[in-house]
Amino acid sequence: MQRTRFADQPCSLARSLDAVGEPWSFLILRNVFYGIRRFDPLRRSLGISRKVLAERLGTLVERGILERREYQNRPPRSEYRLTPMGVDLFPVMMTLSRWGDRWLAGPAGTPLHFRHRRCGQLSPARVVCACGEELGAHNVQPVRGPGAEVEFTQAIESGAGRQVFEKS
Amino acid sequence: MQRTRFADQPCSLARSLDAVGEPWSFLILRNVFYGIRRFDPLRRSLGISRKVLAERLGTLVERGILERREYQNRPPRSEYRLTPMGVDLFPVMMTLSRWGDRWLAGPAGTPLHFRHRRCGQLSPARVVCACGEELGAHNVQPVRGPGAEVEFTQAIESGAGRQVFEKS
DNA sequence: TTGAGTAAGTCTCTTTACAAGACTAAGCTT
DNA sequence: AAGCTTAGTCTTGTAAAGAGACTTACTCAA
Repeated sequence: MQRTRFADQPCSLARSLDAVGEPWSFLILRNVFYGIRRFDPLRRSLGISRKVLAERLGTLVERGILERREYQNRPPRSEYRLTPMGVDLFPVMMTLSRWGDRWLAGPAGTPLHFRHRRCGQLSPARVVCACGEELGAHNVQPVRGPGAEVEFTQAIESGAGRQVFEKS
Repeated sequence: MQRTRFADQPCSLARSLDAVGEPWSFLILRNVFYGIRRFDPLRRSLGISRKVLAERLGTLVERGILERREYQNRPPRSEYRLTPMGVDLFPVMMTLSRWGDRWLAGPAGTPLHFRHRRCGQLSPARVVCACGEELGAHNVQPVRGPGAEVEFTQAIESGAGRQVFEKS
């Protein structure tokens, strides 16, 4: 049997994982963010097999996250660039990276900071509400939206769901 | 050969992916966040095979993201709760979910909102700097931190890296 | 006290996906 | 013409996912 598709679930997290959750996808995107946009430099910098890199680049293009551009045609050579959809993944990568900084960095410390160009701070990215307050599991509640499906959310809303986000 | 380990890379994104990037891990954590904490309810709500669920719960416990607690001992029954490390993943899940809302929701709209309890807003989580400004690929620059390894960051800093975060 | 039910797994089998590396194609360089 | 570079495709062996049967240990109803 093939790997379960998450894309059909009425849950944006599941759909996102289906789009970029395969092994390597995030690391490929990381390197494209860092300016490595061509097949061989990507392969060398990642240590990924040619086959898997070709597959991943293909599906990321197919899904509209990367765009393939020919930068010369004799011989045909192409590079991969982020679409707006791909660029919009950067904040996600910053928060995931920030989590790793906090919990997995070890004694050597953070390998890589992100500097905000305008203010110059090496501040950790924070996830906040429009009101400015930091958001976390303790002060957030899931609410059914227009695209919800009843069967899916009822597990959350009934029974076990009553204890949603209760402090553990 | 087994799947490539990302945990040894001097990159918090790679390490994070190694910790929670396997298929199902995020969806299991999502349901635990929603209050579904026991084996069978998790299995039913996810449609995951028993084998894979047992494996994932085991590694998430091993890595300190979930904690297994016996809530009775005759017969022994246990549930899985988030550790502080696990709770801290929630902002990551919100931003990834938010990306899916924006790019993958389709005409039906957002399946699930998150409401900030204090101010009541259904605001999308924003990723911001300490100075309050929103962070994205366009206004952020990677900077080597104390835990960096030269070989790893030189690809970023030289050659291709000169065009880091250039608008595509 | 037998039989059904439940919770939490373990085990087996089949299919799929990943890793490594050989091979290919098209043009460029010396 | 031989060798190099870029961008792949193809082949082969291993590891992991999916489906579902089986196990263990206890509860409850008849």
